[in-house]
Amino acid sequence: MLSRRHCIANDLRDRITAGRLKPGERLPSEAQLAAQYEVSTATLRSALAVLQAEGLVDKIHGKGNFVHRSLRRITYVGGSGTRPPQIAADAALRITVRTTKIRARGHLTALLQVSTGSPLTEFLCLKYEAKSPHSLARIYVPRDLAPAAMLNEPSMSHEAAASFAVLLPTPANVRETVSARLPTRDEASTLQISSALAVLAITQVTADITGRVIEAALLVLPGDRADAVFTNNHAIDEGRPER
Amino acid sequence: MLSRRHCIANDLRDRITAGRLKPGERLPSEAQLAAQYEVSTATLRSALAVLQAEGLVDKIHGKGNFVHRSLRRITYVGGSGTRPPQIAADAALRITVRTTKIRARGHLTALLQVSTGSPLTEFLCLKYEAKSPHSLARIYVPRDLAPAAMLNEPSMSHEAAASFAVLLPTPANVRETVSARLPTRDEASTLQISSALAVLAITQVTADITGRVIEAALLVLPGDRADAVFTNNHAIDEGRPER
DNA sequence: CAGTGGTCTAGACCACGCG
DNA sequence: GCGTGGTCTAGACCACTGT
Repeated sequence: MLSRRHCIANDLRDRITAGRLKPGERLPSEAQLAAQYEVSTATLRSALAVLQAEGLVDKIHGKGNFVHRSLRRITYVGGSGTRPPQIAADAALRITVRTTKIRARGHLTALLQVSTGSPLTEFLCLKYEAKSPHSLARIYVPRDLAPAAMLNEPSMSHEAAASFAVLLPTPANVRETVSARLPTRDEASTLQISSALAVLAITQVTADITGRVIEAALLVLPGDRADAVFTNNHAIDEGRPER
Repeated sequence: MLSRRHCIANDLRDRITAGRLKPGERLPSEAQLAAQYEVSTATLRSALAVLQAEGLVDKIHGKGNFVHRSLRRITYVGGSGTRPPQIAADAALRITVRTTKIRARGHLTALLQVSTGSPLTEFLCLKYEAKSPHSLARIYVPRDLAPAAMLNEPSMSHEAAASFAVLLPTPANVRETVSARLPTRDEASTLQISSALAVLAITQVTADITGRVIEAALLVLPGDRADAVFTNNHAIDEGRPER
C-alpha cells in the first residue's frame, strides 16, 4: 500500500519520463494539482518534494513548478596523470573565474599540507551552459607556485582554468576523492539547484614528484547530471552505466 | 532570516556535532520537541527531515528519533588494475553473498556488451559491520567465465567476494563510473538508510586484454559515510578531504 | 494498552514574480 | 494586485513498538 504522496509522485514521474509532460513545461499550480488529485496542498507539496530531490522538477517561487530541463550530462574524467583531469567541455561552456588571495586554514591546511596562515591563491571557477550554472570548482594553489601571469589574467583559456597543474614544471601525482552529499546553502544557490539534490563532490589533490602538494581542487557537480569516470585504459567504450 | 524549520535543524545539528547529544541517544519525542521549540509537530518534523537527509538522525517508527551512530567510514579504493579494487575491509566486516543465475537485459547488456538473454551469474553481496548493513554490491559475470567453484561455494573469502576479476587469467582494464543519487526503495531498505540519504553509486566494468567485458559490478554506498579514492601513486597521504 | 512516529487535512498568512 | 509557491498551525487518524 502506497501513501498518496508516493502515488502522486509516481504518477507525475511517469508522466514526465513518458514525455507527456515535457522538459521546461510548467505544471499546473499546486492548488490545481491538489484539487485534481483530491488531496490537501500539503500532501501535494510533499509529492513534489520527492520529484524535486530526484532532480525531475524545478520549483520557482512565485512562478510555478517546471519539468526539469534536461541539460547536457557532465562527465568528470579522472584517472589523471597523463592529461589534466577536467570536466569534458564539449562545447559552449562559459567559465568565470574569480581569483582571491587567502590564507590557509581548516581543511585546506591538511589538504595542501601547509601550516595555518600559509598564503594561498583561490580560484573560484563557475561553468555555465548557456545561462544555467553547471559546475563549481574551488582551486587552491600555494601562493609561491601560482604563475604570476594567471593572477592578473581575468579570462584565461577554458582548458587551463579547469586545472593548473599541467602548467607546472614537474609531473604530478594525483589523488581524487569522490563523495556524495547535500550541497551547502551557498553551493545550492550558486548552482541554482535544490538544496535537497545531492551533489557529487570531488576533491583533487595534485603533488609534484617530491611529494609537495601543488594544487587542491574542490569540485561540486549536481548529482542529477554528473558522473565521474576513472579508467585505466581507453579500451572499454560504450554507453551509460545503470540508472 | 531563517525559517523556524532551519533554526531548529541548526540547533539540533549543533547539539549533535558538539556532542551534547551523543550517538545512539534517543531524542525527546516529536511532541515534546515541538512543545520545547513552540512549533507545531509538522514544523518540527520538517526540521528532523533535514537532519535525516544529512544522515545525522535515524528515525525509527514507533520507537523514536536517534542520533545517528557514526559507523566506520567506508573507503572505496579505485584506480585499480594492479590490485583488485575493493572496499577497505579493515576488520570485522561480515559478508553475505547470494548467487543467482539470470539472463542479461536492459542496462546489463550494454554494460557487459552481451546480447539480451545472454546467461549471467549475479552475485548479490551485502557487507555488514556488526548488525548494520554497510554496503551493497551486485556483481555480474558472463556465465561461461564464472568459475564453477564459486557458484557452489556459499561462503567465499572476503577478499575474493569484493571482486572476482583478479581470479581470472588475463590482466584487466577497469573503468569506474561514480555518481550521486537517491537510493532505490530496495537499496534504502537493504542498507537500512533513509530513502532521502543520497548514495555513492559506483559502476565498475572490467575487461580483459581482448576488450571483452568479464565483469560488471554495481556498488552502492551510503553517502554519509562513504568516499571513493582514486590515486595514481601512493605518494600523497594524509587525512580526509573537506567537509 | 500507552507512546511513538507517519500521513493527511483545511486553512491562515507570508514572500516572490510579473503585469 | 493577483497568482504563484513557502511556511506554519492545530488537530485527526493510522501504523508500529513495546509492556
